[in-house]
Amino acid sequence: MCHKDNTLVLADRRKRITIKDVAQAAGVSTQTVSRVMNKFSYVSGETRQRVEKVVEELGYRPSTLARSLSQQRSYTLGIVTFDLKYIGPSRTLNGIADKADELGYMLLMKELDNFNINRIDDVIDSLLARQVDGILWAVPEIRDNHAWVDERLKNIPVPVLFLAMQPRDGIPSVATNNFQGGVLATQHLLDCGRRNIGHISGPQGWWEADERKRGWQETLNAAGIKTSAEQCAEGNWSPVSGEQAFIQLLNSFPDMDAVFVANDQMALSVLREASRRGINIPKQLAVIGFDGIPEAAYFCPSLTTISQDLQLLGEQAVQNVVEMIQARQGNQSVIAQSRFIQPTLVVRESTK
Amino acid sequence: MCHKDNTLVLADRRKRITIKDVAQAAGVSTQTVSRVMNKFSYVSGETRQRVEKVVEELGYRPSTLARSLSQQRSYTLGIVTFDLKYIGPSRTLNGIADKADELGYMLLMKELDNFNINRIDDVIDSLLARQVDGILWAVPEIRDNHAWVDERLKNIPVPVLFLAMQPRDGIPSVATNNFQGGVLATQHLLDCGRRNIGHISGPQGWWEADERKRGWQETLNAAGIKTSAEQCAEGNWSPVSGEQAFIQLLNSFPDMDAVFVANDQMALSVLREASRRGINIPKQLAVIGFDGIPEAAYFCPSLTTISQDLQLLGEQAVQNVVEMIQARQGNQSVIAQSRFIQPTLVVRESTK
DNA sequence: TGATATTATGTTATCGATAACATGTTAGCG
DNA sequence: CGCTAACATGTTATCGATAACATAATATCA
Repeated sequence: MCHKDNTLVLADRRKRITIKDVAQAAGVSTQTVSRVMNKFSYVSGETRQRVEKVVEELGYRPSTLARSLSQQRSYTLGIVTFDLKYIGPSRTLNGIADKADELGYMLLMKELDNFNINRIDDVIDSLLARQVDGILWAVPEIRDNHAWVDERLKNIPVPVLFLAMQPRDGIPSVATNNFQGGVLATQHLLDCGRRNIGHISGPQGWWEADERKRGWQETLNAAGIKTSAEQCAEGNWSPVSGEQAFIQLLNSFPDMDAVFVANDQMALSVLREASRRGINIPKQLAVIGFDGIPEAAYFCPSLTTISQDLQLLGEQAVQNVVEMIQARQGNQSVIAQSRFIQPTLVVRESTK
Repeated sequence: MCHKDNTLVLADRRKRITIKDVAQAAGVSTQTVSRVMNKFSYVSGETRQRVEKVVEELGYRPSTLARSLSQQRSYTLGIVTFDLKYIGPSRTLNGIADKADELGYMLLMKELDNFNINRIDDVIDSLLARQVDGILWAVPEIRDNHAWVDERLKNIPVPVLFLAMQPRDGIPSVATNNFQGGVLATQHLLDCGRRNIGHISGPQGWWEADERKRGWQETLNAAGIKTSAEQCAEGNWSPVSGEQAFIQLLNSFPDMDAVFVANDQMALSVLREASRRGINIPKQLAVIGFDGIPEAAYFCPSLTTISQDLQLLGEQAVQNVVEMIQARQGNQSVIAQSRFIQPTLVVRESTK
């Protein structure tokens, strides 16, 4: 008899409770329920209460999926990342997640593991097929792996924002000012009285690595110091590559009295190899890193570094793309902006 | 006149190309287009080709969103993480992302930043509202923050798999065997001939921390060595807390000749503080960490550690939850399993 | 007091796909 | 040759919501 008893309905959890169930139970139309749920338009206090009571009793939760379909809007951001196993991208992701949450968006994540151009289309399509309102492209720029942008971007019907990409006209992006970071690092070493400043770079062709290197080079040149190939060695961000690059540099640039290492992980192995060889840091060799990982303060000696705020980077990215979404919503013209985030110098023992 | 010309249609990228557009252009019903897209059921070769050609020309991509609604299935996994800014969770996430991609699932991510119980319902509801097919709960178990499971879990209509949770009957989970890791670490120190083995633990009440500590304690007891409160200090995983705990331990347990530190980051600051105080490692004090972060090999001295395969953990988690989804799909009964992943000992200089 | 605005609610169409059912054609077989 | 199975395609209902439009009851104002 009490087939429609609420407790029984609740017990049947396999079946989703829809707006229709609520409408029926409250004796109103689905439209009225929708109005109550969205706190919008006219509903009498009495009806509202009745509906709200039923919603509560049945434990009704609207299907965002259905809403997305009918509104052509999902309140979801697509985010394409690269190699989360490194700490950098995941700090950025943290900022993205925080801000997205704050602004009421969810994240649909896709990891890109290689540079296959075909896959880029697939990834974008799979996000669009799920109606994302915007896309964050958090894949580092390496050689021409962003070349597709010129062709493809204009066919993507939602805003796309790029992280850690070289600023381009008409394309919105957010990045740490890596060049500036390279300048800061090198200038600091100069200020410490060093003149023979080497560099261990990230992989050539990787935009961020190239920018850091350029900062090093131009700062030295501006100070009237010539730079040559022997004063720079290339790593691939990993500790082991840093060790190799350092050994190479010791041979090719024996007068070196300071070295700017393109990330903290490689700098760590420089510190270690130096200690092994009895090179005193900072007396004989000053070392500065890049990134500002929390461990750097506990290396021995503690590592001077250029700290980049990746959390903020992620937050800014979300903020910007959401603004673009809203602008588009209101049919306003969207002005593509490229934003730089300034890194900061953190002085510790390795350059004292 | 050529209002329906393909190039024109393509140029109008604001409007989504739907299955209807394709059906009309190919002169078939939408159902036939659906059949072609899903390589299912009977379609004549001629019709198939015609439709495929139109699909290609118009650049049609089916809306996964609409499909999800009609199929009541989204091929999306909800994943709830905690504090991505630490490297651990993000290595797990990497494994999750890889496996999900391999199995054709996308990830809908939600970060949980505090232990607010109310928010747990919100988070789950927001995932369910988007029709996720399963949920991965990658939030560490701290005190009773998983207590909701008993009440709420049975009302969640999709499989939920827990990561790094204490195994419970009837609840599927995947975790590193932290107890076993603690045993491995402590046994290794015993094997090195140490008898006065201290411990720097993670935060009390944090399941993983407690398990590691238990491994330490029980191994010592089994070896006939008594443990007391003075032989253990508590940290909160961070380098700075590790330093404080170490200093405390040096005072409370002056005879200490070895220390098992509950993670590599805290072990790092132990190494540093020891070097500062002129304590020779490993001669006077052997140190072993936990986690196996890549930098550990480059600490000085390089750090012996218990390595856990978080990538694998993530992969296993996805594998399991997808199996549960498929079982449910086929109306098979789902057997909840708890799986442990064994950590391994990596010997380096700090315990030689 | 009648015209208009405001409030309150319902009805129908739509978002973009698939499921279930219906129908017609061809092929194979006894 | 007629019956059935396999093939090929179309029609209608449905997923769960919102948009657009329609309607009716009040309230307000000249």
